Amino acid sequence: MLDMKFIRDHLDEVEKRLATRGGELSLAGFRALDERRRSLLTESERLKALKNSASEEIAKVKDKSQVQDKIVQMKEVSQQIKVLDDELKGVEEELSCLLMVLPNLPHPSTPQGRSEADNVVVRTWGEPRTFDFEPRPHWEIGEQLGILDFERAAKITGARFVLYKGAGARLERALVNFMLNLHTGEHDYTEVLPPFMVNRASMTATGQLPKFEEDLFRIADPDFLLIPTAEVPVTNIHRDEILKKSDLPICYTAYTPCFRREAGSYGKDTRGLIRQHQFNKVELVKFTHPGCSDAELEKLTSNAEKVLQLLELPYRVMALCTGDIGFSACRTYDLEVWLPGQNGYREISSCSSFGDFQARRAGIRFREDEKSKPEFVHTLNGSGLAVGRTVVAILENCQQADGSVLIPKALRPYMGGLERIN
RNA sequence: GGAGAGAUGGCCGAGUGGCCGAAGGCGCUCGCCUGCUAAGCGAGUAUACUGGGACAACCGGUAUCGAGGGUUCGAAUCCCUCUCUCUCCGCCA
Repeated sequence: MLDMKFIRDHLDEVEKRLATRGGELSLAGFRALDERRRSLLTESERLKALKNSASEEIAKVKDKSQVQDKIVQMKEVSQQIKVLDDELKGVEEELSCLLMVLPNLPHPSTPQGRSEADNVVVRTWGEPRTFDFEPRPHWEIGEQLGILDFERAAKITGARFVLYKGAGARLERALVNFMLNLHTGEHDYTEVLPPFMVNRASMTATGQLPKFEEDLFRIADPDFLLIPTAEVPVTNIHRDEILKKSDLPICYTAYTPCFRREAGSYGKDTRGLIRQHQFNKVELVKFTHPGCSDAELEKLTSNAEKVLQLLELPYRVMALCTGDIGFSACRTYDLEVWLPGQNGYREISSCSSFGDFQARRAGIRFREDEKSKPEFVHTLNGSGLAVGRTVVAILENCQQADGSVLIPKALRPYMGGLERIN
């Protein structure tokens, strides 16, 4: 959520900066609504002050019959207040609806652009391997090795689900452990294991609601939603809290499954593990001082990169452009891993800074000094990494001519010493 | 699922219609005192919105005692609904 006062004072600038994201967007109506709100508020509060002072006088008088006309008068005032407050409530609801669907302002460092095609390569790491045979896509490798079973998963549940078996299941689990150990052991994150379903307040705080409900799976009876990323429960750990400045930055890492409807992606990535309704992810989340978020984003990104480096998987880092960053983000680096089966780079991690956008929605604050007013922290998060896609990368990059897959050295201790899946 | 109890400021805890943004204690901050430490003394210690002011200090108003509604001139206090927590029983990984 953007700061209402900031919008009020910089209406044109806000409109212009939001326009760089593309799409239709108008702040017409905001100003009128905002002014209406304040005039209603002023009048309502004036009457409340009147009522309060009159009530005080009435309280002092023993014989209420002496103040009977005042009581009658105040009854009338109460009615007026009620009318004003009803309208005010409506106006505030409209205003808040408007505010809640407004995306974050892009960071000045975010490259201008309209789409994915305008993203900027920041750096690349590793050399894509050259094959002396035609590299196969991971689903072929996985099915042939008997470690991925899409057909049975479709029977059990439906399309876009997978059943891991044997070394495949072990590989997934090994990756989770490997990543968590790395981030807790080397990168100083605190491990958390949050709920996998959350309430609406949590989804709203991080920005999934109200705008993107169609992307989420919902539980019918208690009105809970399945998390599309650990970002949601983990960021909400500190919702409505004032954090100690000396505790910042607070860094959490969490393994969770993620659930996504993938509405509107029919026909995209229909085969394989790339786009599933349920996938595992190890997430990195930070709460930082506003002055540190830029540096912390670099650090967080490098923490995610470290996973790929240790697994010896070639990748590149992309700076997403204004047209491609997410709703809540002000800047984002995507990590794209090389996939021989697709002969291209594919997103395996997305590392974003949200500035104070989520913190304002979630009410996460800190105090600069003992006496100063609370300010919003900055929140950041990134995948470290998407586990299913990491399996894809390993299967495709480490495949051998005979159909077997060499397990990256760093992972072997987590695989009970297994060197090769065949 | 059944029966009961409860939700007050950073924490504990008082408060059953007005003088309560809220006693008291703890904690914390600043100052004083004490030749270390401990104790003691004094002052301060919520947030949001809003008006004024230099969108500074500061001054004023309003709201907030789990959430929402109601009764009343007036609600932390009375009524209704909801949420959450706890205890006991049942069930269960």
